[in-house]
Amino acid sequence: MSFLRKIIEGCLGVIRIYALNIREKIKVVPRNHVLIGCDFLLEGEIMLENKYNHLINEEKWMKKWKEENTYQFKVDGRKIFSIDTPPPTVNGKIHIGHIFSYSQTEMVARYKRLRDFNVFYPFGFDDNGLPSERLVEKEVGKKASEIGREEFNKLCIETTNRYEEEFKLLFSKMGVSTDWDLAYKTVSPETIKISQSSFLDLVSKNHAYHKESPALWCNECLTSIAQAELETKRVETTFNYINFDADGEKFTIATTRPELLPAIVAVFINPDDSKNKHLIGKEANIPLINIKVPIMGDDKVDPEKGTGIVMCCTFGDQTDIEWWKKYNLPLKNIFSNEGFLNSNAGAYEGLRIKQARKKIVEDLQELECIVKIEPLEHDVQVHERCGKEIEYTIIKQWFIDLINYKEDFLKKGEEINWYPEHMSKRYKEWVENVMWDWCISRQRYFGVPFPVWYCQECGKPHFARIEDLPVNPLVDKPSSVCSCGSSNFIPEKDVMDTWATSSVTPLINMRYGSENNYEKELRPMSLRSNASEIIRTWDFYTIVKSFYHFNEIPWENVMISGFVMADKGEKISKSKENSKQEPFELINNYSADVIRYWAASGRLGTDIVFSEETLLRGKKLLNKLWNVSKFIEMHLQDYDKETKLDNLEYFDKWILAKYSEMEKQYINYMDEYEVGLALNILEKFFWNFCDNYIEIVKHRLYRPEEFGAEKRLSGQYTVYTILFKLLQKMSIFFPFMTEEIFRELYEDTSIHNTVIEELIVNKDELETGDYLNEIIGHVRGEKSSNNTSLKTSVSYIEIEANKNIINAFNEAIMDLKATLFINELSLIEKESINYNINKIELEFDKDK
RNA sequence: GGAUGAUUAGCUCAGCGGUAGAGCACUACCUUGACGUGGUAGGGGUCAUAGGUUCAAAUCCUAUAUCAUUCACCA
Repeated sequence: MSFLRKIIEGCLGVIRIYALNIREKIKVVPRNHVLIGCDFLLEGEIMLENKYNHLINEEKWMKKWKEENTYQFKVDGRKIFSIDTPPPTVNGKIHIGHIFSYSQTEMVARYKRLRDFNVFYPFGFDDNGLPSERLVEKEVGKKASEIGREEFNKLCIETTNRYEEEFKLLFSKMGVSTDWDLAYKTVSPETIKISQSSFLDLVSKNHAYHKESPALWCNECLTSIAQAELETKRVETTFNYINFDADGEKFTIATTRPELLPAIVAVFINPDDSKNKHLIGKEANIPLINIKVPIMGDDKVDPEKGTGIVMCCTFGDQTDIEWWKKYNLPLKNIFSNEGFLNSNAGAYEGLRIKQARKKIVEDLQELECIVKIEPLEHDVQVHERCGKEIEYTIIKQWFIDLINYKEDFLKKGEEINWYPEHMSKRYKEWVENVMWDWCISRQRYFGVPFPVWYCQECGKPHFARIEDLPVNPLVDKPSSVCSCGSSNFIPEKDVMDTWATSSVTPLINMRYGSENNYEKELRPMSLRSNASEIIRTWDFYTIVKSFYHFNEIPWENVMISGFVMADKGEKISKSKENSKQEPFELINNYSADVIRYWAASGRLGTDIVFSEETLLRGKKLLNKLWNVSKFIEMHLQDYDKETKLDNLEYFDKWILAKYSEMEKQYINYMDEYEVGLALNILEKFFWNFCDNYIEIVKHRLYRPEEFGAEKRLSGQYTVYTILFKLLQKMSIFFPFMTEEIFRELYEDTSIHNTVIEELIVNKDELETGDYLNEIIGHVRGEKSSNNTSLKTSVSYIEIEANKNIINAFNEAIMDLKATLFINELSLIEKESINYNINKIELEFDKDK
C-alpha cells in the first residue's frame, strides 16, 4: 500500500485512472474502461493503453493522416526527393508480393521526409492494356471480339475501377504515405494525352515508324507483341527426321515443326560442312507439297546440330526472318492470324497448327518419308500473358527504333546508380541482346489509341495536332486535310502496347505538356523502384523514352527489390495463384506494422520467403516497444524537459553514445536503400536499450530518495531523448504505433513530419560501458547457473580490472550495485588485463 | 549453353579479411514495482566441396556441385 501511495504522489495530477486490484497490483487503464474489483479510482490524464489495439489505432491514424494531409506534396523551396513507383497492373487478386515490394520503397519515402526532403511520392494504377483485357475476358468468359469494342472497353473500366479500390484500400491500410492527390491512372484522358504526345514527339524525331514487317504474334490474344513480353516454357514435343531429295540424292532434315513444310522457301547448309556442302546450289524437292526450293549456304547453320541441314520457312523462328531479309527470299505465310493454316497451305487449309502437325506427319509416314521420330523436351517462347506459343506474322504496325541507339541506352544505364549494383548487369545484358525494334501496335481495344488517321487517297499517315489531344481516331476527325488535299481518312484501329504508356510515368508525374507542370522539379526524378523482372520492360522502355524526349536519364537511382517466394524456390505470382496468405487477413491478424516488419526484412534485391516466424518476431518487438514506452511515460510524468542538467550519469552517457553510433549506421544503410539492414541494427540497439540500459536506470527512476533527484533527472532526460529518437527512426517501419506513442508522450503533431537532428555525444564511455555490461552479464550468468533469481543479493564480489574500467566502475557504482544487488565489493587494479571476476558470493534466498 | 545471384546452427537469415552471430525451435532456471507476447543462461555449425592468395579466409581468387532468376537455343 505504501509504494502505491508513492507512485500516486509522484504522478499526481496527470493520472487519469489508477486502479488497485485485489492482488495489490497497479494498473494504468484507459478512459471508459469498466473496472471490476477496484478499490478506488483517480481522475487525471489519459495514458497509453495497457494493451495496444492495432485494429482501432491503425484505422484511427489512417483517417487522421488523411484529414491532416500529413503526406501532402507542395513545392516549398526545400530539396525534392521524387519517387517513380510502379503503378500496379490491375489484373487480378492482390497478394502478399505486392505488399513486399511496395513497402520498402515506402520506407525510403518516409526516411527521406525525416531527412527534411520534400518528398514527391505518387501512386498510380496501370489499368490499360492487355492485362486488364485478359482479366475481363476471364471474368466474363467471353473474348473481347465477341463482346464488341465499345461494350468491352466499358467493362474494362468498370472492372479495373473495382480492383483499384481494393488496391487503394490495401495500401492505405498498410500505411503507404503517398499523396493520393498525385495519383494517376493510365486510362485517364490526361495520361492518354501524355502517351499520345510522347508518341508524336517520337514520330517527329523519326524514332517511331510505321512499317509492314515481321512481328511476334500471339494467336490466343490476337495481337502482335514485343520481345519483352516473351517467356520461355518447357514443353514436350517430337523431333521428326524427314527425308527430302535433291536431284535424286536423299538427305534428311530434323524438325520439331513439320507443319511448316508448306512454308519452306529455302534449305540451308553450312558451307564448311564437308558432309553436306556438295548439295549447295542444287534444288530440294519438298515431299507432300511437291515444290522445289533452292539449297543455299550460310554459316549460321551448325553442322553438328540435328542433321546439319535446316529448312527455312515463313516464319518458323528468328533465323528464318534473318535469312528472309538477307537473301531476299519469297514470303509464304501459311498461318492465319487466328492460328489456322490458310490457302497457302494447300490441302491443309483450315486446320489448326497442332492438327496440321499431326496430319502432315501421318501423310509423310504414308509416303515413307519419315526416318524416325524422337521425343524431345525443349524450351519454347510463349506469350507471358497467356502462355501460348508465339508465331510470327507480317502486318503494318508502329515500331520504335531500338536497334540504332543501343549504345546510347547502355550509356544512359551506366549513368544511373543501381541498387544493388549488380542489377545494372541485367539491364546491360538485356539491351545488348535486343534484336527487334519495339513493336507498339496492339490489335486490341482497351488501350491508348494512336492519334493517327491514314489518307484514303495517298495512304500517308495523318497525325493529330498536339493541342487536339487526347484524340480517339475512331470517333474524332482530323482537324485538317491531308497534304495531298484529300479529306477522306481511315482511322487507326490499333491501340498502344501497355508499356508504351507505362514508360511515360516520369512524364505523367511531371504533368508533361501542361501549364502547371513539375518539369523543373522532377527532371530527372530521384528514385525508381521495382522488382528485377521488369528491368527489361519498364526500366528499359522508360530509359528509351527519356533519352528520345530529353536526352537524359529518367531517374538518378534505381532500387530493385526481390520476390516473395511461396515455398522454397517458388515465386509467388498472380498467374500461379500460389499465395496462401490473404493480405487483408494478415493485416487484421498481425497489424500493418508487423507486416511491414516482415516486408522490411531481407536485403535489397534478394528474394524472401513468407515467414510466420518473422511476423512473430515483429510482433514481439512491437509489444516491447509499447511496454517500454508505457514504462518511460510513467517516469516522465514529472519531467520538465527545460530543466537544466549539469552532468549526466555514466550509463546515460554510454547509452547515448551507443545510440549515436547506431544512428550513423542507420543513416548509411538507408542512404543505400538497405531498408532491412537499417532495421536490423535499429532492432539490435533497441533490445540492448531495453534489456540492459532500462534494467540499470529503472532503480534510479524508481528511488530518487536513495539516489538523489539529480540522478533521476539524468535518467529521465536520457529515456526521454532516446525514446523520441528511437520512435523517429522506427517510424519509417512502424508508422502507426510510433505515431500513437509520439503523440501521447511528446507532441500532438505527426512524428512523420519531424526531422532527424544529430545528437552530440561524448564517446568516452563507449568502450568501458560495454565491458561493464559484460560484467553485469557474468554476474547474471552466475545467478542463472545457480538457479536463483536475479534479485538475489551478491554478498561479496571481487573484480580485477585495468584503470579505465576501474574508473568507469567507480563512476557508475551506484547503478551497478543496484542493478546487481551487490552488498560488498572489492576492486583491484591490474593493468595487463581488461577485467576478471575473481570471486562472487551469492546470498541465497532467505525463503529457501 | 551464356549471364547474374545464392549455398553459414533443425528453420528463417545477418556477418563479407582478424577469436563463428541473431531470432524462432529445443533445454534448464527466474513469477524482478513496463512487458510471461517477459527475463537469465545452456546445448547445437569443418560457414556446399576442392585448390590458391595471405601472418591470418565464412569473408578475396579459381574450379566443381546444387538451387534460383534471366537470356539464348526451337534445324
